[in-house]
Amino acid sequence: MNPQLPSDTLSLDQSLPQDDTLLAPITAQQIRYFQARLLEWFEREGRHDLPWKPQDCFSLKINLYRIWISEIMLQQTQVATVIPYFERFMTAFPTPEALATASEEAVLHHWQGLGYYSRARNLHQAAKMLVEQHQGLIPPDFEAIRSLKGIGDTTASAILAQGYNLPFAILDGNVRRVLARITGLQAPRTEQDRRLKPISDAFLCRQNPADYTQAIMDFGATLCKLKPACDRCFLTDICQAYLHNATNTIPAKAIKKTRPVESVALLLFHNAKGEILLEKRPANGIWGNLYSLPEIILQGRNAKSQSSAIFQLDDKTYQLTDFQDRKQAAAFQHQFTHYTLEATLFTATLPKELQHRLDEASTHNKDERYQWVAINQLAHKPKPQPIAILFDQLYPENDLFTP
DNA sequence: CACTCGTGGAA
DNA sequence: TTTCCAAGAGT
Repeated sequence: MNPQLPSDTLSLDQSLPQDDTLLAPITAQQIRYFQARLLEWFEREGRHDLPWKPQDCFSLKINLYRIWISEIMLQQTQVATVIPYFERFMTAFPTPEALATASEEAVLHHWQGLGYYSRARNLHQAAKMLVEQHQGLIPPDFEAIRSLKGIGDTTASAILAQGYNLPFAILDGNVRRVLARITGLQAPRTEQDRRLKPISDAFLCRQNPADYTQAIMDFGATLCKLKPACDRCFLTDICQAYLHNATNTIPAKAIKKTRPVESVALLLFHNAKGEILLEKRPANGIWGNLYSLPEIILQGRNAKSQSSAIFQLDDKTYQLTDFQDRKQAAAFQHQFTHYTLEATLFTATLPKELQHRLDEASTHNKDERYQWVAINQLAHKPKPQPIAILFDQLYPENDLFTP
C-alpha cells in the first residue's frame, strides 16, 4: 500500500460540514448515486477522444508527460483552445528530455497566444528538474510532483488520478461548480473552497479515480456549466441547487472590480539594415520574457508606475519627448482580465549615440534586453498576441506572426 | 490572502 | 457592446 494515499476510511459525519451553509445534509447514499450515474453517463457521452488521453502506442513515461503538459495548458484555458497548441507542442517537444534541452525561447514560442506565460517558463524549469531527479518519469508521489514549478494541488492530483489511477481528488473550476450545486453549498468564495476540499475527497470514486476525474470534468464542461443545461441533466433529482432553484447563485460569484487603464507608447525603430528594435521584457511582470516593442508607460494602472523612461543607459534617460521626429503610426486597445491596455505606436529614429551603444551591447550579449531583429526573423520570436497582430498588419507579406 | 498573470468563448 | 470567466499557481 502507498502510505501517501488519502485515508480510505474517512467517516462522513466527521469530515463533512453538515451545517446551515448546505441546503441539505450530505449522505453516503447521495454520494453512491452520484458516482454511479456520473460514470454511467461518462461511459456513454463523455469526451473519450481528447488527444492527451493515455494510449497503448506510448510508454508510461510518455503518457504521463502528455497528461502533465495538457494539465498545465488547461489551467484557466478551455479544451478547444488547448488542442491545437497541444498537438504543435508535442511535435516540437515529444519527450521530457526534448523539452528540458530546448531553449526557453523555443518553449515560449510554442506557447505564444495561449497566455499566462509563466506556465511555459515554469514548465521548462520543471522539465529540467524532472529529467535530473526522476529520469523524466513523473513518479507516483504527490509531494514530489507538487514541488515542481507550476504544479499545484489540483494539477498534482489530476496527474496522479489520470496517469496512475490513484485516488487523489481535485478541486478545479468544474468540481467547484458541480459539487457546490449538488450539495447546495452557499458560502462566500474563500470559505466555499475550504468547504469543498473534503467534499471533493468524499465524492471521489476510489474504485476508478481516473474515469471519475475525467467524468466530473466532462460533466462540468458540457452540462453543469456557468449557465447549466439542467433540462438535459441526469442528476436533477439529487441536485440541491436545482431542487431549490438556486443554480444561478451557486456557486457564489466572484466580486467584480473596476478595470484600471494603462496607457503606453510603443516605439518602432529601424536601423540601416532594415532591422527593427525589439525589447525582451523582464522575466517577472506581464508578458515576461516575451519580445515586444520598446515601451514607455504614459499612464500607469497604479500609483506606483505613473511613467517610465524607455532607455536608461549610464546616467541618461530617454523619454517620448526626446524623439522629436516621432510620428503616430497606429493605436489599439487590449483587454486583459485585470486591466485595459491602451497603446499608441510611434515611428521614430534612434539618436546615433544610443544606436552605437545598442550595437556594442548586442554584439557582446545575445540576451541583451534590446535586440535588432530582421523583419523576416520576427516570426521566430515569441511575442504578446497584440504585438503579433500588429506585426501582421505592418508586414503583411510575412503572415506567420500569429499562431 | 488578495493580487497578479492572457486570451478567447459565450451570453 | 460589455461583462464574465475558464481543467490555477505563485507570491
